[in-house]
Amino acid sequence: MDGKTYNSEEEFLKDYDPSKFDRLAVTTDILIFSISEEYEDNYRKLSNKHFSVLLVKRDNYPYKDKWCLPGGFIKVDEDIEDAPIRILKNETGISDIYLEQLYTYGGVDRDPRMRVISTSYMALIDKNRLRDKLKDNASWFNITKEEDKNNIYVTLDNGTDILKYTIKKTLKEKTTDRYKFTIEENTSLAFDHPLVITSGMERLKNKASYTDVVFNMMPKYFTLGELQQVYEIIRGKKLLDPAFRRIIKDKVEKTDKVKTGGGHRPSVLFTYKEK
Amino acid sequence: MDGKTYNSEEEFLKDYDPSKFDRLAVTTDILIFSISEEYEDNYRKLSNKHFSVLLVKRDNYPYKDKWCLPGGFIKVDEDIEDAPIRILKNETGISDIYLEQLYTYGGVDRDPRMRVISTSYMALIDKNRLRDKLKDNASWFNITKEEDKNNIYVTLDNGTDILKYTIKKTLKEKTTDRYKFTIEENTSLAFDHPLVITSGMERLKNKASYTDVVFNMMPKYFTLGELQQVYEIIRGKKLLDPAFRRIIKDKVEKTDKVKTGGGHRPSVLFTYKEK
DNA sequence: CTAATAGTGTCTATTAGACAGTATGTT
DNA sequence: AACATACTGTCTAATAGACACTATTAG
Repeated sequence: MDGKTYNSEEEFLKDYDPSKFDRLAVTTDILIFSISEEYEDNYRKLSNKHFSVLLVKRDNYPYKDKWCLPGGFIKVDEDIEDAPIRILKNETGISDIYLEQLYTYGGVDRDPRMRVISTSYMALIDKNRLRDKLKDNASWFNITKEEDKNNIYVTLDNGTDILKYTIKKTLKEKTTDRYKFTIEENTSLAFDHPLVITSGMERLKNKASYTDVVFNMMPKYFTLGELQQVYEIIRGKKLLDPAFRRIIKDKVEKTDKVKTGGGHRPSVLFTYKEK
Repeated sequence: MDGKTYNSEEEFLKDYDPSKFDRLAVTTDILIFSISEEYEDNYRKLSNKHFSVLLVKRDNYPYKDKWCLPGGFIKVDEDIEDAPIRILKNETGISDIYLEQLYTYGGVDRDPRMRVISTSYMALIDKNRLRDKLKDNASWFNITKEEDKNNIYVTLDNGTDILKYTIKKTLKEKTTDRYKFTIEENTSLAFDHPLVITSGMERLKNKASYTDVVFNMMPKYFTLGELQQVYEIIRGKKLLDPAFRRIIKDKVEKTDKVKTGGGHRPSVLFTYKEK
C-alpha cells in the first residue's frame, strides 16, 4: 500500500482512507417463483398449473414501462442477505419465505445509469399465502419455456401482457456442461433480467431433482396428484405415477383429510414430512 | 424517484445523479485449489496426495501477517468475471484455468476498513502447470478436514505454518439441507476466509459427484489409480476399484503410454475424453 | 354408466456395492 | 519371492422405468 508502516491495526485504521478504492452501486434482484392455477371448464379435470414469476412494471427511466424483477439497492449498513428479505416483505407482505442466493452479475454495461453489481436471489412461495396483497405495479406472469440445442425461448404471460425473449446457449466449460447464456432477443424485459430468470429456472429444475425445494411452493395440505403436477412443471417432464410415489413416500405424511368434489375418486391429503 | 418527469431515456440519463445511491467497495476472493503430492519413503507405494489451497500472506493491516485468499478490488470499468481472471494471471502466471463463481458475501463487518461486498470464485488447476512460478508471499497449504454433527475442523499446513479453524454448522433450511456456517474458532486466517474455503470445499465435493470437474486438477496423462486417489480426496471417502472404473470408463481414453518404475505392475496412462 | 383421476402390484432394466481373484513390475 | 498396485469377473442389492390393473366419485 502506501509507504508508511504501522505498528498496530488500530493505528492503521485511524489513518485509513477508504476513498482510494473504487466503489460500485450494489443491488439485488429477486426471482419470486410460484405456481398459479387455471381452472378448467370440464368439472372433472384437475386445474391446470403453471410456473410463474412476479414482475413489477418500471415507472421511470431507465426502461420506463418495461417489466423487471423486484429489487433494490443494498444499503451501506445492511447485510447483503437482509436486502432481499426487506424487499420481499415490502413486495408480498410476508417474511418467512424460502430464499436462496443465485448469482452475482456485474457486466460493465448492465445499467445505463451507472456501474452496478447485482446479486440475484430466488424466492419460492405458495401463492395462497398472499391473496390480494400484491402492490398494483406488480403482477404474476406464467412462464412457458421451449428449448432446442442452441436456444431457450421463453414466454411470460400475465393475461394482459405477453413478454417474449430468447436466450442463446453456448458451451462455456466442458467438464461441467456449463453454458454461457446471452440475450438473443428481448422486447419487454428490463436490464439483463432475462438471464436472471432463465438461470434461476435452471437452478430450480436441478434442485428439484435432488432436494425437497418444491415443497416450498406447496400449500400445507396437498394431494399427491397436485404435488406430482408441480414436480412435472418444474422438472419439465411427465413422471410415472408409481415411480413418483415411491420417491416421494418418505417425504410426505398422510393425513385423515381427503379432497373430494372432483368428479372422480377422492384424493388423500398429505403434508410435508421433514427428515 | 424525484418529482420531475422525463420524455425519453436520454433526457433522463442526462439529468441523472448517480451519487444519490450508496456505493460499496466490491472485491473478489479466489479459492485456488489443487492437488499436492508427498512422496513416500517406500519405493513401492504411490505418492500421498493432498487437497491444497493457495494462500497469500498479508503484508499490511488489517490482518497484517495473517494468511488470506488471493483477491482484489473490482475496478469500475471491469466486468466482475474479469477480475478473478486478472488476479489468477497475476498470481499464477497462467490464464486458462477452470473458474466458477461461488457466493457473494456481504456482512456489514466483514472488513474493519470499510463496508465491502465480496464475490468468491473457485479455481481448479493442475499444479504441474506452474512449477516455480509462485510469488514469494504465496504458498500452498494442504487441507485436512474432520467433521462431526455440529462442526467442521480444518487444518491448513504448508510445511512451515499450521493454521487451524473450526466452523459451526447450523441447519438453515430444512427442504434443501442447507447449513449456515459460522466461524467458531480461527487463529490465523484473515477476514471471513474460513467460511469461503469451507463452502468452496463443499461445493467442489458435490460437483465432483455429478460432473467431471475433477479433471481440471489432473495432468494431461494420468493413471486410473491416480484419478481415483483424487476423487477419493475430494469426495472424502474410499471408492471401490471396479465401481470407480465402471463410472469413469466413458470419460477417459486409453493411451499407448504406461507408467512404470513403481515396484509393481505398470499402469496404463489415460487422458480425459470429452463427451 | 362414464370420464377422469387415485392408487397399487409386479416385472424388467439399469446402476451401485461388494468381494475375490488374476496380473505384473521392482527390489 | 514378496510387496504393492493394476485390473477384471461376477454375484447381489438397490433403484428406476414401464405397464397393467383396480378403486372411486360427480354428474
